Amino acid sequence: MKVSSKGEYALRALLVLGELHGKVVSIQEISDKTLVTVSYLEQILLKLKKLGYLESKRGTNGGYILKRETRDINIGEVIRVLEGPLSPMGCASITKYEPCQLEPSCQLKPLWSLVRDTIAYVLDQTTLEDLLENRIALNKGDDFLAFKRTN
Amino acid sequence: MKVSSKGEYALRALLVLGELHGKVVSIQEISDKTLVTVSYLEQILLKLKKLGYLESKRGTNGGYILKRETRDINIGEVIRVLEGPLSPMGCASITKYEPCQLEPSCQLKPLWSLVRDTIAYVLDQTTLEDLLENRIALNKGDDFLAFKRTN
DNA sequence: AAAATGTTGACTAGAATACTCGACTTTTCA
DNA sequence: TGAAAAGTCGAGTATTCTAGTCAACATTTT
Ligand code: FES
Ligand code: FES
Repeated sequence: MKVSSKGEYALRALLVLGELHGKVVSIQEISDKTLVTVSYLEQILLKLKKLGYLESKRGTNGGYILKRETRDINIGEVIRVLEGPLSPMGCASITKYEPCQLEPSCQLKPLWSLVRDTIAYVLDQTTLEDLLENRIALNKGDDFLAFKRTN
Repeated sequence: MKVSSKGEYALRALLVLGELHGKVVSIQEISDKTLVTVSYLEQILLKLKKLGYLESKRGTNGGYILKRETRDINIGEVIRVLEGPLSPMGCASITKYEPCQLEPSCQLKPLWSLVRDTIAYVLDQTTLEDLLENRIALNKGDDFLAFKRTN
């Protein structure tokens, strides 16, 4: 159930860029602050740019800059685009459903669906702004969290 | 965020054995019902035996039999032993914590912890009996689920 | 004794992950 | 105007993980 390095590093980079919102930050500087190598970041940042999260500026004093508002960057979305569906099992995925042999009578699927829903609930509800302000879902409801299944 | 085939297959096998609780079931029969190859099941069932979930009987008419009560088999536990911690990140794992470079000032850790907690809450609360009776956490509270952080 | 099972350990093919690297393009600024 | 400082792009690679296989062996039943 691990999250991959790409997703993790993308979030680290977004945090750096969010903190310096409005400023152009070079890959090198992001690398220093995230402890991710420059060459790996190249890949990740370029992808984030193509997905519309960042803008870039070339040449001397160039770098990346956050394009959207931090409150409009959804963590679930970022993780999904960088490493695929949140569901622990293809058959329970909403964004990328894949059939399963035993599906008609499967007694596990409801569990996977529930797991998917809970993860999606947490991540889709969290924005970059929330992370920057150390305001995660947990604290929103006073160490108490409730949710409804949305489908 | 996928769950591996080993965890999945182990649960399939436990469901078969739970359904036939008290009966000795051969690997072959489990294979037929789970669509997992006999040789792969060998590995998995043996592990489940060593972990105390199953007993085995050798020779003709031998096979596996569920040792514990279905209500005492915890799904979170099964997944953890078969494929490691539930946490999406080592630094947020309670069962197998691993330090993280950026940890002191990390703004992601609270998120990973929350994700871990929600997954753990769902899985640790579900038993084999729940699965057999199609009674997953979701239904326990009328499509509404609430939880507290336990640590 | 033969047949039907579980037991054990080693082994392997393939996929995925986590990167690296070199050549190129654009921009700045001395 | 040219060198240096960036980002861009496409490929390549090393390592790890996954998902399984398999053969030889041990035990039990009939
Ligand atoms: S696990 Fe996919 S349908 Fe059962
Ligand atoms: S992700 Fe582990 S401490 Fe930040």
